[in-house]
Amino acid sequence: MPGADLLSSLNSEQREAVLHGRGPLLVLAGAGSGKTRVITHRLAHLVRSGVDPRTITAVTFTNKAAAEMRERAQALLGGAALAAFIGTFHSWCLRFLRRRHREASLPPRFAIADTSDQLALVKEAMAELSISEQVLPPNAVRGRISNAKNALVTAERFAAMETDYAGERIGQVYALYEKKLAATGALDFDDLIARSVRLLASDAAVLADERRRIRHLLIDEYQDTNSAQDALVKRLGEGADSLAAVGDEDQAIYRWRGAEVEHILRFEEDFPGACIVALEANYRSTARILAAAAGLVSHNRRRREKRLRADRGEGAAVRLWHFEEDRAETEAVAREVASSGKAPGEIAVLYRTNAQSRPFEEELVRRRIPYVVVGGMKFYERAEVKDVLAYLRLAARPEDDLAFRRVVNVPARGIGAATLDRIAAVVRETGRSWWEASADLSGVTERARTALARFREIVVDLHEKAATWTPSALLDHLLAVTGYGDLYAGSEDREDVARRENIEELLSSAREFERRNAEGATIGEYLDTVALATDADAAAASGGAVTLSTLHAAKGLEFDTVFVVGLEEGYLPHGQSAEDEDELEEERRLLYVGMTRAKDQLTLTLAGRRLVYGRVEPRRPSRFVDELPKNALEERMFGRPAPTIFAARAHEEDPADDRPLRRGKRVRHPRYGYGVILTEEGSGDETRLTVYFDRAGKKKFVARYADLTPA
DNA sequence: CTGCTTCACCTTTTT
DNA sequence: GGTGAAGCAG
Repeated sequence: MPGADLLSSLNSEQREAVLHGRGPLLVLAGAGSGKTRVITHRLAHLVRSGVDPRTITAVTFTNKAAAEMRERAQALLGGAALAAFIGTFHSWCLRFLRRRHREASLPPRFAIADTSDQLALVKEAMAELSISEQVLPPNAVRGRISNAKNALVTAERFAAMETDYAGERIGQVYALYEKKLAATGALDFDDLIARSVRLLASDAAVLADERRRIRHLLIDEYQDTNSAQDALVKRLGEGADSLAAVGDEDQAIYRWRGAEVEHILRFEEDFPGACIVALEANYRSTARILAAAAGLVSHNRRRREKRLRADRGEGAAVRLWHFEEDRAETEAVAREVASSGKAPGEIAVLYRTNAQSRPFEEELVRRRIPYVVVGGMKFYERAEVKDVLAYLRLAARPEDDLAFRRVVNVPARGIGAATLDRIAAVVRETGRSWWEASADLSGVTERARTALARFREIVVDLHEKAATWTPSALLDHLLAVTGYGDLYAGSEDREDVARRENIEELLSSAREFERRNAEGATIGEYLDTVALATDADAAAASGGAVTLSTLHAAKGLEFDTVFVVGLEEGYLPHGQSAEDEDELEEERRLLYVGMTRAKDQLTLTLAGRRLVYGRVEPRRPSRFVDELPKNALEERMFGRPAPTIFAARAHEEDPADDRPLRRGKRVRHPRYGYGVILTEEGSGDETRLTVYFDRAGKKKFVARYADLTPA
């Protein structure tokens, strides 16, 4: 049995957390303080002291974190670790709801709607309600609905709470969206959590049963829980022998997704008598990196005062590199990567937005340096992958409307808009699924009817085979019979080649799934895994490659050498987050997370000019640069320093600026009514203003011609 | 009905 | 710069 002595490798605080007995425990785990180590060792310790592993549930936020935890628990415990549940919030909820679909009044094989499915339904609902996409951007509406669900606010309550014009309309969309989602027999990501909470709250027998199953609960990244997840933890945790929550409010970076730091700050009140353990020894970064990061985050107000001790000596200064323009930044970073003498796998380039990866990718390709991009366009979001999976979903359940509509005419088989409108009308009248409505359709051409019949034959065939075939065999088969396999065949087009490769990749991922789950490799299980698998496991391949990642996706990783690039206003803080104090604190934490990924060498870079949306724009250094303690830094200018006009910091409001039409001011427009100025672009006669109107949404004007008056 | 074109709008971050 | 929606010729 591996890991004979579990405790000898731990410091005294870590040991206390691992040995904690009954009741609630909060572990405040600073960056690099051995958080995962504590969770996995605690899990191992519980099993060693006689706890049945099946009664242990460990929950994380990402698949990546869950996979790592499973791996490390296995290293300590061997196969016994596999009996414990180790997975994400969403995967726990999905299993729970599948098991309890009857009590939750859900169809037995309900589908999962991803973000793009949600968006499609929102657009559809808005069209039916005659709400213009100009006035309310569908994606923003989607976000509002998602936030509401994460706060356990139903459509009815939303309508009661939101009484302004936009809120009212969003409430209507929310209600219709819910109706549509229910009609297709699907749940969205947020429903997985919210419906689980609702079921546990309303059904005492189910709750009692779950509490019997879960004796010990471990929650990772507690600072990132949203209200629904927090409610779930409370429901389950209150009945358990022990509840261990691990987190660090300085690394809370998911506020925009409904997470609230309050949950961790309030833990002792919610769980009276909770034991609190602070892990303050940092084993990852050298002292100067840590000092720079700590100095930055100390500007935040909503946090617990804490002191991280560096365990690894002084180390090198944090480098701050100023460039005239982005090209120079990209080249310098790539050059440094090439000449550092470090293995590519020990190096990461981190940035705020996915779009920033491109120039670095190009430069690394040019220099033939291997790299992996974490996140970005996700494998399972690619159109061809979703198409093929939609066929698989139809095979499992032909009544899956979302899947039906996605592929009914892919590849094109003569079922066009007119025919689909006809089916939609029948669906609306009868309340049946698209599959049922398409069975005997009247009022369409003979051609369309034949095409539809042909499509239905395919689905019937797939459905028959779905009960007994393996996922990969059925995928293979459906590629042949649907004609999808030939869609991109024989083309030399780069896009088409990539599509073929992605489909190939999907097939091998299905085979891999079957290999790992020899027993339960059903189509349903495969679809569940895939529905929640959003990253394409870039980490696995990163052994010999430079990691390119967003700051968000870098959480939990560490590298010898880290570059955080684009330290400019607009990126850090992001333009959308510079107004609100809470959002600003989150941006600061985001940079903190990035900086604390570095073990030995940290380099921060910024440029005075940058290509944004294909236009060269002047950039100003991030306000966070000023907050870094100077004695931990080593600054360097490449080329001429930025002109002084750009050096003025964005956040210093100019007291001489008494113009009535500047950012943040309220204005009135004769046609659109009252609103607030969001952004100013250009200057003088060229100044363009973006105004958000209370009733009409976002509009852009040339200031000189717009009939705007201060309000 | 299909496939090609042009044209807005876009992107913060993810299960 | 890239993508999805809309418009138009076969």
